[in-house]
Amino acid sequence: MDSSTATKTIVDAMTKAIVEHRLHPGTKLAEQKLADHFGVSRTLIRQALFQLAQKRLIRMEPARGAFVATPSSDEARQVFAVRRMIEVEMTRHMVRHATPAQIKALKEHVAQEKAAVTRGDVAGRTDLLGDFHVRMAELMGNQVLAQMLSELISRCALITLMYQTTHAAEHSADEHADIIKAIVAKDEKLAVKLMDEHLRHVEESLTLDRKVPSNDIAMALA
Amino acid sequence: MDSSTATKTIVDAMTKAIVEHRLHPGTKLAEQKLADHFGVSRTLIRQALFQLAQKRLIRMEPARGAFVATPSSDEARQVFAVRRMIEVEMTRHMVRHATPAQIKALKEHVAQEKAAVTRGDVAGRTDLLGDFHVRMAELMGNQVLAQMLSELISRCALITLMYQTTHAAEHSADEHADIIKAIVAKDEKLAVKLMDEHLRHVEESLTLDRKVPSNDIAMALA
DNA sequence: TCGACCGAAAGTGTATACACTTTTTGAATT
DNA sequence: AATTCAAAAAGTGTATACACTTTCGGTCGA
Repeated sequence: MDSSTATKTIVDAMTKAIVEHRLHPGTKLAEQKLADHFGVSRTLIRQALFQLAQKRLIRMEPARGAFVATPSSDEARQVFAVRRMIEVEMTRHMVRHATPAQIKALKEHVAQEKAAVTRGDVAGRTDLLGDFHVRMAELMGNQVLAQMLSELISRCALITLMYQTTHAAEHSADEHADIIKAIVAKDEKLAVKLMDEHLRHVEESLTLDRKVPSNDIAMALA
Repeated sequence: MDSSTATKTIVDAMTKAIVEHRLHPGTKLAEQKLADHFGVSRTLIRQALFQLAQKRLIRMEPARGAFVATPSSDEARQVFAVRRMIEVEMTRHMVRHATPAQIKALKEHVAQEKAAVTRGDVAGRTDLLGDFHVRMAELMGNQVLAQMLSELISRCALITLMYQTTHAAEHSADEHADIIKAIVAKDEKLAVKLMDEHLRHVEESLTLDRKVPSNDIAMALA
C-alpha cells in the first residue's frame, strides 16, 4: 500500500461523513473503534485525525481524544466573512476574464445542480452546490485558491445545516444561475453584489442547533 | 508531556527554519535524523512532518521521504494572487470600519518595523513585515482570516527571498505606512490600490533561485 | 572504461507494546 | 437514595519492532 493513500482514504471518508452530518458535532471519535472499522491500526487513524484537526473538522483534547468540531457561531461568522472576501474578488475576476468555454462549464454545472434537485438527490445536490464555488476557483486556474475554498466550504457544511430543504437548494441553484448571467453581461457590480448576497443567504440559513451526538460511529461511516 | 505540545514545538521549530531559509528548498528531511535532533522517536517526527506537508511547507514522496518544498513559479503566482484577493478586501474593510485604537496599533507596528530595519535586525524585520498583514486580519477580529493569512505568508516566505535586502525592507515598511495613511484618510480606492501594488512589489522580488541543498539539518535547526 | 546487477545499508510504512491518563463501575458509607 | 472512593476498564501518547522499499557501493561482464 503506497504510503499516505491509506490515510487519505480515511481522511476523505471521515470528511464526507462529517460534512454530510452523518457524524454529528461533538461526537467522540475513539481511535480503536475507527481502527477496527477501517481495518487498520491506530497509527493510521491518528495520522488521519491530526489532518482532520488541521482542517478544523475535528478538535483534539489532550489525553481525552478527538471529537467532531462544534464551531461557535463566532467562528461560523468568521468563516463566512472570509468566504465572502475571497469569492467577491473571484467573481470580479471572472467578470473581467471569463472565456466562453468557462461560462459554458459553469452553466453546465448549474444544470447538474438543478437536475440533482429535481431528482431529489440530497447528497448529490449538496456536493454540487458547494462545488460550484470551487469550480469557479479552478476555472481561474488557481489551484491554491480552489483548495483553500474547498476547505472553507467543508467547514461551512459542518457549521450549517444548509441546503437541507429542497426549497433552499433550488434557491441556491437559481442564485448561481443569476451570478453567471451577470458575469456574461459583464456587469461587474451586479455580479459581485449577487455573489455577496448569495453567501449571506447561505449564512442566514445557519442554525447551529446541537443535536444529541450519535455514538454509533460504525453506522455513520458505513 | 501533554499531548501535541511536543509535536507543536517541532512543527514550529521546523516552520521557522524553513521560512527563514535555514533549510533550503529540496533538502531531504530524514526522520531518524530529526528524531535524534529533537530527542524524540520517529512517531512524533512523522506527526510533525504530516502537519508541515498539509501547510505545504514540505512535500512527502511515497516511500522516499520528506523534502522542503520547492514551489513552482506557477504556484508562487497563485499564492500571491490569493493574498491579493484577501488583502484587498481586508483593506477595504479597514477603511470602512477601522477605529482610532486599531489605527494606533498599526502605526506602532510599522514603527517597530522601521526600528528593526535601522537596527539591522534581519530576522526580526522579516517577521514584523509579514506580521503587519496578519495583524490587520486580527484587528478585524477575524481569527480564521488571520490564521489563513499567516499560513499564506509562511508559504510566501518559503517561496521568495523577499526582504533580503535592507533596501527592500525599508521599501515595504514605507508602503505599510502609506497604506495606513490612506486608511486614515478614508480613501478606499487609494488604500486598496496601495495594498494591491504593495503585494505586487513583494511578488516581483520573487527570484526562485534554487540553491544547493544543505544536508546539515542539525546546523540549520540549532 | 562503462554499464548492469546484486547485496548491504539506510529509510519509510504500519503494527504493536507499554506507560500513563481519563472514565467507568460498583461497593461501602453516610 | 445519594455520595464518595478505589479499583478496573478503556483510551490516549510515545517508543519500538519489523516488513518492505529505495539508495548506494562495489563487483562482474562486456
